[in-house]
Amino acid sequence: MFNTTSLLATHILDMEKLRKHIEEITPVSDDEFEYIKAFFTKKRVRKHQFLIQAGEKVACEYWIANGVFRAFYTDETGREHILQFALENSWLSDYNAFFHQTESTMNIICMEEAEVLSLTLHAREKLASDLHKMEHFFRMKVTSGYTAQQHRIISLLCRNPKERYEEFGILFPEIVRRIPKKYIAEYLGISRETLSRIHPVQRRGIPVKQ
Amino acid sequence: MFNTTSLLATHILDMEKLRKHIEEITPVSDDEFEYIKAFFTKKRVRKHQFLIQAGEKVACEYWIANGVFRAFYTDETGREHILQFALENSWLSDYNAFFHQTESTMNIICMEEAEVLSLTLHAREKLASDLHKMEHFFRMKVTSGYTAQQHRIISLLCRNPKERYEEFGILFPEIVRRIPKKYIAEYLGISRETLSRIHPVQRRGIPVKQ
DNA sequence: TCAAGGCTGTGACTTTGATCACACTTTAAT
DNA sequence: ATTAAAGTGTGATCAAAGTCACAGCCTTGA
Repeated sequence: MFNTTSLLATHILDMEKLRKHIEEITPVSDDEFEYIKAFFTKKRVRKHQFLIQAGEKVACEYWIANGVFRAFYTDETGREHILQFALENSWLSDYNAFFHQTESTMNIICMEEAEVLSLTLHAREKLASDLHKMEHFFRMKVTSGYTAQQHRIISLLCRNPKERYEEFGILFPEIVRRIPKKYIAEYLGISRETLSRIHPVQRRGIPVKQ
Repeated sequence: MFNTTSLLATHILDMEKLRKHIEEITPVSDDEFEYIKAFFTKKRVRKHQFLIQAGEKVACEYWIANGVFRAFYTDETGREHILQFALENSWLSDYNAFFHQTESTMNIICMEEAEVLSLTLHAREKLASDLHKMEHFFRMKVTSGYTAQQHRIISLLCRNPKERYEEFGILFPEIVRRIPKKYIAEYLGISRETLSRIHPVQRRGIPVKQ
């Protein structure tokens, strides 16, 4: 493994996947995509490895071809608070630090072996200014991030732990399946004990035993 | 008041202000601005008037030339939760409903007599697609909204009421001055009684009596 | 394959902030 | 100018969720 051939092969596959991802927003010609591709750099990340570490300059944002990450903030008392879980096809960085080219205040850690494509701020802004459609693409992406965060703020303001957990389960069933509950507690802003005491409403049929 | 001359006069002033606002992000030529202007419609809003009402279609977003608004969500139990205070030079709408052209889930109410410039979704997208620099402008705006919301999420996850209120006072002294505390409590996700029991740290010198 | 570490559940106790109640003050509207 | 409505402060009580402690289970990696 990790020989040139396989790396090249997955590289091509990832790039195709990125193209599909972009084309969910805007079509791109073959020539345009050849141009776009060149701005990205592939990176392989292993479990437990940091993608971004608090205190270090944030040079890139990342598009996840596959794998799982969590982005979290560590407060003064040492508690961790999760800002984002990122699965394949999502974008991720400490955007505040990235856009201002400053040191990260958050950590991003790989939770399942991953492949990502990285983009420097310079590359991103060049891409956006050279290709109007990429500017549009990035605008659409940040817009949906904005509305998703707004939703999360409403949830934090209006709902109790049980309601938040249930809503989370409906919105992100995949994450509930793949990620340890203690991290979900950190995302929802509740203690892992409280989350552990929330028991799902029993739906029709016999409980599933495996 | 409200005669043609004064309306026209303030209209011109507001448009000049909008131009300055846009030029904080990107320069625009006279011709370009003439083109941009035409997409906006001026609206005068009085205190207590709804700009957007839950359950109604959201046709526009608004740029505030002057005045103050609050955007809030009313939960099932009737409690109100504030999403945003908007002062002059800010943009505001129920963006989720606006982008999806659906009914609002939130209310936006005028708190101080205001003048706003409205933009339909169609106008906004046309502006963005006709002028690359306006696409850029909108991207920059939503990006800073995104990072601001991220900051608020961290604050809700990590900080207790006292810390949140103090941070709010540092970030938005203007709002603390102009807006009743009970609304600030609704923004911070705490009860007005708890907020009222938070007393500012006494800084050097004799307490100010007026 | 077995030891160590991470994850989860649950009981006992504590703390924080919500709620309720009421008085007082300021603001706005006629 | 006066009356109603909105906003604020504060005490008493309560409940929800946090914290601490510990036991049992899974993973995982040497």
